[in-house]
Amino acid sequence: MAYSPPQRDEQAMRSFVENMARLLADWGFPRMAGRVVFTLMAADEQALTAAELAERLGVSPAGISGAIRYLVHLNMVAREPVPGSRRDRYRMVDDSWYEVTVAKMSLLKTISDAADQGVAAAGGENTPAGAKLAGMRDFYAWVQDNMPALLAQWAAHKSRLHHPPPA
Amino acid sequence: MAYSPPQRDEQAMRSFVENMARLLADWGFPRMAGRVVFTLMAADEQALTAAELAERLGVSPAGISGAIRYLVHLNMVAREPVPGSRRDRYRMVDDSWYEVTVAKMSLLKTISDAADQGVAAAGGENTPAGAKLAGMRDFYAWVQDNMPALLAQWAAHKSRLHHPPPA
DNA sequence: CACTCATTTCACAAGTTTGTGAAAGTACGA
DNA sequence: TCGTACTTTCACAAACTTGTGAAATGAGTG
Repeated sequence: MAYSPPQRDEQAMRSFVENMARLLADWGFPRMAGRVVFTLMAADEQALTAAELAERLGVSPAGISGAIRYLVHLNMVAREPVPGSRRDRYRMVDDSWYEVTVAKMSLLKTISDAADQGVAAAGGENTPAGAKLAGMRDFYAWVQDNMPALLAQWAAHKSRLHHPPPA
Repeated sequence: MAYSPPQRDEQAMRSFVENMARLLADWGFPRMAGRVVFTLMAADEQALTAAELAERLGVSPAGISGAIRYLVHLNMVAREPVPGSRRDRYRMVDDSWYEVTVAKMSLLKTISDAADQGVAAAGGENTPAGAKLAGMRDFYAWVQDNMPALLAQWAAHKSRLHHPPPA
């Protein structure tokens, strides 16, 4: 049996990109933005031009343009002007997964705040409706408050992997 | 200045329900299901019939039916047959917010697994693309692994409020 | 100064989601 | 067994999303 080195499987990559785009769509991402993100993630190059993205995905440059605008706005993708060329190149922002996740978590705060307005509308926590809504509010407020500590642990965990403590 | 007791504000409640339904829609809930959930949460009664839901929301009974089916399937709402009547009543399942949030978090595992497939398609962690995808996979796997502990803390926190330890 | 080519903008077509009205289904009460 | 009242199912209409082609924009280059 011959040794077979790890090798890039373009076809698997295509369906991977498509799968991920669908998952991200559940998180509220526009479909095309998801595709662009994972084409960048899946590229061995560190940055790609809009034309390269369009070609690899087999979609029109128009779609890429809109997706890029969205992603740059979210600070997930950085635009890198190439000196001496009209092509810009685009690359994933470092730690953007971390950031996006944190941002998504902040939705919990929004929910908690909205629930609090419901408590007020219900006439306070002593009404049956108010009590139910207050329970919901407290849960999400608590999760939101404790999430930063969890993510800080991740940062610690990661740096421990890179800089193991002396035995 | 006269004392004014807390009082239910129906108009504020209506916009609260609509707001929340929109927020839940971002989490992938069908719009109508969100409305039903918050109409139940906002009710001083513990359970409502389909007809009551339709009337309070000013929507057709048909819409309620579909939403209820969805919510019962998700185990967020329980169907309570009323003896001696053909009306069923529907109530929120206790702790369903907690459960729904846990379920949503399991999406992180899905993402992590998908990322791992991307690593394979890229030809392993030693390729540039594979390394990027592996970083993403590890982050979501870690968050997923540590989430249960966080939510367990909530359970502890809540029971502490209800049964304060002796001084 | 005009030419070239990557990118962006715009209007539209195709596909999907969402809520309704009408009709069928179901179980109680007389 | 029939009538009544609630609920569910179904097919469709309206609204929204998404991606495309074609034209406009803008930055280098001869």
